Amino acid sequence: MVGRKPERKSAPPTDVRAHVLASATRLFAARGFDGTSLQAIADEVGVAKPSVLHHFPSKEALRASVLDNMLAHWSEALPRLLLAATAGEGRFDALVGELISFFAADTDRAKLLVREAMDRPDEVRLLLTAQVRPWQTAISEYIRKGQRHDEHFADVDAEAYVLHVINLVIAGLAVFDTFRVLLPDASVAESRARYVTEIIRIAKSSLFAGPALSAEPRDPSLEGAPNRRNGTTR
Amino acid sequence: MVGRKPERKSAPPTDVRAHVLASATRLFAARGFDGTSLQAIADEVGVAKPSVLHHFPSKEALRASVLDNMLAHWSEALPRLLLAATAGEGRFDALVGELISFFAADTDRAKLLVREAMDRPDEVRLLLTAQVRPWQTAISEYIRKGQRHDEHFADVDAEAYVLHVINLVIAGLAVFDTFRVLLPDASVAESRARYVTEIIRIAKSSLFAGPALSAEPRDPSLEGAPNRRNGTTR
DNA sequence: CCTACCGATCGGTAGG
DNA sequence: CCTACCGATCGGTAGG
Repeated sequence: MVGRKPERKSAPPTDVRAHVLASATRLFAARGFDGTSLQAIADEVGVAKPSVLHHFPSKEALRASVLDNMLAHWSEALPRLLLAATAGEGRFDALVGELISFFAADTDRAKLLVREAMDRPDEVRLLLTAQVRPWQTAISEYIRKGQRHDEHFADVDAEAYVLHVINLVIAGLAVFDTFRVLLPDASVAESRARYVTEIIRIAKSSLFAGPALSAEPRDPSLEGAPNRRNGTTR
Repeated sequence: MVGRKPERKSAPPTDVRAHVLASATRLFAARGFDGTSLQAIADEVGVAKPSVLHHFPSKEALRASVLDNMLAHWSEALPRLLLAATAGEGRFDALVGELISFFAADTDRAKLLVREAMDRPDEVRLLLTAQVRPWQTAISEYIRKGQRHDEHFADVDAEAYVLHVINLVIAGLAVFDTFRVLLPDASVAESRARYVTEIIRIAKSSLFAGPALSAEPRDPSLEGAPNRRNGTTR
């Protein structure tokens, strides 16, 4: 009945498609797919609803594009991750660190993945099998090699371990905005630093056998790595 | 326009309120609050939509009741958990084991909590502060005591550690139905056993210092506990 | 990129 | 517990 206000946004009036994609990503992550109307997206971008459907044939297509877009960013980050995984000493730290960096850079990525896992299990199962399983297998074999050399705990279930580390990072960052009330530091950045540092510590100390970590530091050269031990006793 | 089929269900025709609550719990967990219509709930129960709204004044009230109902079950499980936490040797195993039991008994509980954390951060923040923070504080103090006796790693961030264990259990079980494709065991029960056993192992071995776990078992009496080490080398 | 509009479905109400 | 119905909003289309 009532006409919608044109309401120009601060962003350039061109590039509507990219703007729609960005708004949809934010809103799907925050409220979920079913909790987000095309009208809400159109309002944020500052266009009429049919304009959204000009760039994406349907709401379902928009959802697929949002996911594709995130996976494209992941492919972009892959080379850095591969490089980290092959570096000498701090391989493990660097690998987990890169994983965390990707999802910490934009927690919408983590939220979208967790929502998809719950809303569209079949779709995500296919995605996991195609995109994650090769990594899981490779890392698991690396872990078993370490187990034969007594570097890793003998009772680690390699495949399950990899899953739980992935879950720690992704689900952990997906709910961080909510859970951070239980880490009431001075700044959000500070509590997030604590949060991710502890993820890395848990992942590492539940894998590496050898001398107790608190007794003798394994390698002083790791101190400069993005994830340092700082013995928080609070 | 068209009339809805009455379509009796196998469950007794009385007890409609409980039936609505059960259906709503299942559907909210599986499809989310916004993805579930009152009509879908009514259809499952086998009543007309207004009958649902006779038992619950609004959809929002139904959501609150679903959450309340779950928290009531939690309160029911608390005594067993408290008992486990004060038992002698296997305290830690028993505590984490009870936490897992509660959410493994019905993964809808985990899914609902994860969905609420993402959909209603403010509400869940209040819930965390009131219901979880006291536990987090108590367990953190216990951990710091252990740290002073060199039983626990010195670099554990107690508060963050507790959060991550909670996240491992709850988010882990919330996405298990989807993630289990990456643990392709003979039966679902088998892969879930592997999955939760590894959660307990990660939680434990990232906390307890002392002799390497794979070297000398801490206490043979733990073997009978619901969570046993079985050195999965696959 | 817009206005104008479609049928379907949403949560909820009236009234019995 | 039902039928009948409400206004609002949903995703999507027509047509320019």
